[in-house]
Amino acid sequence: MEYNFREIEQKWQQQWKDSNAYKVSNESPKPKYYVLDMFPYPSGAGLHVGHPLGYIASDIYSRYKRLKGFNVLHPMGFDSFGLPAEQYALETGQHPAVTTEKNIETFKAQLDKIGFCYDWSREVRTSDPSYYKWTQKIFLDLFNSYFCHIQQKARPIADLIEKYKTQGNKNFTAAQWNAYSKAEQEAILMNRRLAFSSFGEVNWCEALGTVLANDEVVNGVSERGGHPVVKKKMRQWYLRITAYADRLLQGLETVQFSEPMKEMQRNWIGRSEGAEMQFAVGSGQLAINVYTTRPDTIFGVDFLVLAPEHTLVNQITTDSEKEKIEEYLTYVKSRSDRERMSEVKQITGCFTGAYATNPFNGKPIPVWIAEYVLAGYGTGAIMAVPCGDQRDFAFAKHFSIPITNIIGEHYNGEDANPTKEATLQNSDFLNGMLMKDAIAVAINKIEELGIGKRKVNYRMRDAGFSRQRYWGEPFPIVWQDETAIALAETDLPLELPYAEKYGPGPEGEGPLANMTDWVNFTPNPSPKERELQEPSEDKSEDLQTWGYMNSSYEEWRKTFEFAKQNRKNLTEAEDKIWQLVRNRNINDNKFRRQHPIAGFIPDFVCLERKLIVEIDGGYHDNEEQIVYDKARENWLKEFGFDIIRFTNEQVLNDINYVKKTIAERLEELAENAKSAQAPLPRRGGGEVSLRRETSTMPGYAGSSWYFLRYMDPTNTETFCVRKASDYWNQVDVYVGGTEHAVGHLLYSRMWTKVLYDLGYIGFEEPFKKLVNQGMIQGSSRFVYKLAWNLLVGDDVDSKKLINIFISKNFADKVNDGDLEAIKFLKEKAKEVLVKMNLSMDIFEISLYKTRVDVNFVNGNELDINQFREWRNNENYSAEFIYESDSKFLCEAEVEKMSKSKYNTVNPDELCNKYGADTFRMYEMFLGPVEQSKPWDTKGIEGVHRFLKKLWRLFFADISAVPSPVERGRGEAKWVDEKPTDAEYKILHKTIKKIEQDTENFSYNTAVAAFMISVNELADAKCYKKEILSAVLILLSPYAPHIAEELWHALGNEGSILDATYPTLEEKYLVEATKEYPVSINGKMRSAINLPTEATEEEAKQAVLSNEVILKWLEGKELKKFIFVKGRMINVVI
RNA sequence: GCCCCGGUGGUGAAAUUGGUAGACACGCAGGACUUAAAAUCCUGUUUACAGCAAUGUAAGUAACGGUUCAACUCCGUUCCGGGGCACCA
Repeated sequence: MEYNFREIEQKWQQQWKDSNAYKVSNESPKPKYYVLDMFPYPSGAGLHVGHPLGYIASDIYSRYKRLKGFNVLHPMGFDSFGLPAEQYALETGQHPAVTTEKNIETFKAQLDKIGFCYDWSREVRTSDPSYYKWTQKIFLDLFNSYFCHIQQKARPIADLIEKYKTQGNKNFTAAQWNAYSKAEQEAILMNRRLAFSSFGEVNWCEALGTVLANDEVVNGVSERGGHPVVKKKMRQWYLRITAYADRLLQGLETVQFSEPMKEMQRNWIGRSEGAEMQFAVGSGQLAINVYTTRPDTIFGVDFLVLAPEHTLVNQITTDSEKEKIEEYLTYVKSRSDRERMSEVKQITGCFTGAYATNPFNGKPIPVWIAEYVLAGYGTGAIMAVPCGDQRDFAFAKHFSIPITNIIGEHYNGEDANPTKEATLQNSDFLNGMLMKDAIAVAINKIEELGIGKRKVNYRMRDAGFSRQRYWGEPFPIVWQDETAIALAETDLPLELPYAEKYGPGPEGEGPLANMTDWVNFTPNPSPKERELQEPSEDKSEDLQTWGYMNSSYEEWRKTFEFAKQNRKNLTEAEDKIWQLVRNRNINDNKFRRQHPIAGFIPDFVCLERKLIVEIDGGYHDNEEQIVYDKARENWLKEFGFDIIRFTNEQVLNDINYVKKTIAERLEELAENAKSAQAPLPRRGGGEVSLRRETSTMPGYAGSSWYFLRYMDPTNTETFCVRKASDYWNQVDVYVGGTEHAVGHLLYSRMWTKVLYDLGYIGFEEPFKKLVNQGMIQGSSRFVYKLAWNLLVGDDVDSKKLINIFISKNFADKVNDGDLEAIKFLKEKAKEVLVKMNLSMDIFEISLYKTRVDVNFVNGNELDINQFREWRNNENYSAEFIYESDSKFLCEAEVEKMSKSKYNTVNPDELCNKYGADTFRMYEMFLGPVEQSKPWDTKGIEGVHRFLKKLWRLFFADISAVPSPVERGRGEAKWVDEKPTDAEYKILHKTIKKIEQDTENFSYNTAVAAFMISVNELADAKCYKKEILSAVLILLSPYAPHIAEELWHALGNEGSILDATYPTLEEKYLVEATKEYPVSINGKMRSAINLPTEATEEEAKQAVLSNEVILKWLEGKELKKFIFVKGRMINVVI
């Protein structure tokens, strides 16, 4: 029997699928374990070998934990909103929803091929309305919350409003607050909301009419097209992540992230302590507020620098400098933040003509602007101390600004010295103090003088949360002039409207702005909006305002609350009716669902025909409900509404009857004069102009909370029921790349903290442990093609490629100017010339480097035949110049893996060729999970050989059996005998190593351990069932298919997925002796065998009687004898 | 520029975290089986020098310097590669 991996893998994948082997329950007596991968963006290029690296690692861990007796949650989903799909839509006109769906199908098929143990019933897709409904809902929670500085947590904004109403705050009294207009109040509240709107700068490209990402801007122009890009202020949404800065820092102490990862987050948050202080400018009406972490250097301030965007720039610039400043501002506008910070060689800046005054010694200080000061950090203004700060120093030198030395000999005039250890000089009251001690003294003085205060500052800025794009979550926000109004939760999901065109909207708005029907929206007067509007004393106005209400506000409120309490989520029957009537399905009559009328919320209503359709759920049997229903019916009838009631059973059993009834009644009503149209909800453009928010949420919105949705993926009442999140709790192991170190990980940590504060979940950190997988880079291959310049008459023709390819080493010679090689190629080229019947001469030959598909290359050797056939036989008739050993070699370079570089390797092909088990183990064998490395397929044979060798422990190798008769029988090799101690030792050594390595995610060494183990078992000719079964269990997380197959071949019951992990028994591993390496002066010279329990004295005696050592000791004196028990011996002479 | 990571044979890498540098593989070379190929198995494989050989000596973990009985591992400086730097995901 042969190792037929294709058959085996297909069989078990099907079987696992059919038996729901990977389905996980939220209820189990076992302890829980949550293993999560960072979900992929389903790109059009499909899965490449880089994706599975982390997935395989987490899959192995999940399977391992399952064997160890845990109830393991291991889900997968798709981060399916994003720019590439939109870009693709722009180019091809295909709707992102369509391409995304297609890509996801491809991804899933590819993932399944590798045999992952995902519970697909829990799949999430961020672009699915049933998912982003909850992203929007959480956004509303953020919008409706503020950060309470006293409790250091998020609280409902209603609490703050209540406080303002009754107590006011330090800026206004309660009476003042209450007198503010709605818009004024909202503007104030906006300063506290966790999701808030404000103006911010974006990269604006006029020519493309769109906003660009930083990496789409290169040297001040757009990457595509090279059009100029400038900064533009736009209304943007933000998340107030800075409010959580301290808690995000503290939280790092409670999680198991790698130290560098924590360091990166700390640096990103960039907490610093210092002081903010004012420098009066000119005659003293204006003051520049600077932030500094080094107030001790205040007497070394030689100039101030403002960010070019600083609001004071215009006001302080003197007339004589106006022109230069304007010029400089134009220049800066074209520069990205990154460029501004990175180019250190190029020092730019401009003097404003203004002078500020040093508040301590009255010294006038010139005020400059320069691009190296960023508006977004601190106050956007710095005090420059050239003797202590390198950038200030370079600036001072460049513009010949005199430098004050306050640190004496610590400053050498050549470089700045940022020390805190120097003793201050030229520093008035700080003279003689150590700088680090002077910091506090200076701050105290600043506060005492009232010119500033102690201040904690963060480098981190509030997170920009809007994108001028189409393919993202729409904001559940409408604008009434400058006031943002949140939609009601009942209006969610606010679905992304279908787009025909994806181009940018006017004024840099997103594509949604082009959909005027959608943008100028009809306010379904939601209860939420009603709540926002205070009722007036004048009841007649109420009538107008509320449209359908003729009772008092209080009465409306009461009935509304009751209705709200009784409102249920869509039942099956309701859904059936909704599908029946929606979209003007019945004779073009528009129905609305749960549209409030006079405080009541009927199930379905057609306002144009004044027809209400109700379903009687079980709760209608309730006595109180019956009374309520009656009252409601009477009331609504008074308004001229007609009501049809169906029972649940009617709807579920006879939908045709329901349809017929509704259709008939509608027809009757159409003829009936009395059923004049009910007032429709107000439209925009009238008295109240409402406009939807047209930007969408960024990619990280959906990914900030997806780990919660997996716990309770189909819940329609809430994003994740508390019971589920309490059970699964934190993600125990989160696997993903370092490229998300600061973005995604910080955002999801913040969201988790907010949800915790608001009481939705019971834990504050989403990820208990983080494992970083390295990046698999592409290893691109290049070939050299010959090119010539011909002489046409006396002129040199332009360079043309000819169909001759040159192997790498030969090409290197040519490039190094090897005359022989060049001559050889010239001859070759002449032959071609002759063949082409050209009478011209060759002026010059050269080599042209071009990409080849890495899949045609084994190591560096090109498969000529595949290459010839590539791209429609493009190189079919090409000639090849080989190496001396008749191989054709390619040049290699490491780059990012990408389709356009022809360096992607598709896992499907490898799975087809070698099987998923081989592929899984090979990816792990490649190196440590967390290490980045270029992909290389060439070692995969070795792993495949290992699995075949494993197979031969179970079945005889038929190729070794000469006669067909013998092949037919006796293939199985295993025996049911008691293993020897030596065999147990092999097993338990393996158990120990595999368990350790699996726990530590050291999978490359685990694979090596399996190889060693199988080699040893083969050498020992051990075919004992007991040993083999245990090895299979150990192996099953790594190579599940072959393990399951052989597990059953051995006759074991049940799936190996649920087998019991073998227990390590140390007794088999005990050694009687240990071979100690003996070094002399740290260099290994010999080895001696000692009993494991040997003491230092015994060791010394043994060493001193060792021949080799004695030879080394000859004539020398033993200075020291070092004995590390169980490790080594070192003799110092 | 700033923050983080990495650099070990021809190649991917290993090294119990300061204790025998190169496990396990790939590749290569030689051999066995075979008419042959594939498959499989065996032997060798850091470099230099010496030796028929077992082996020995020296050097060696990007470069230089330091700490230590002992450094791939810790510290300092430099070089090179990768990731991130807020609208790629």
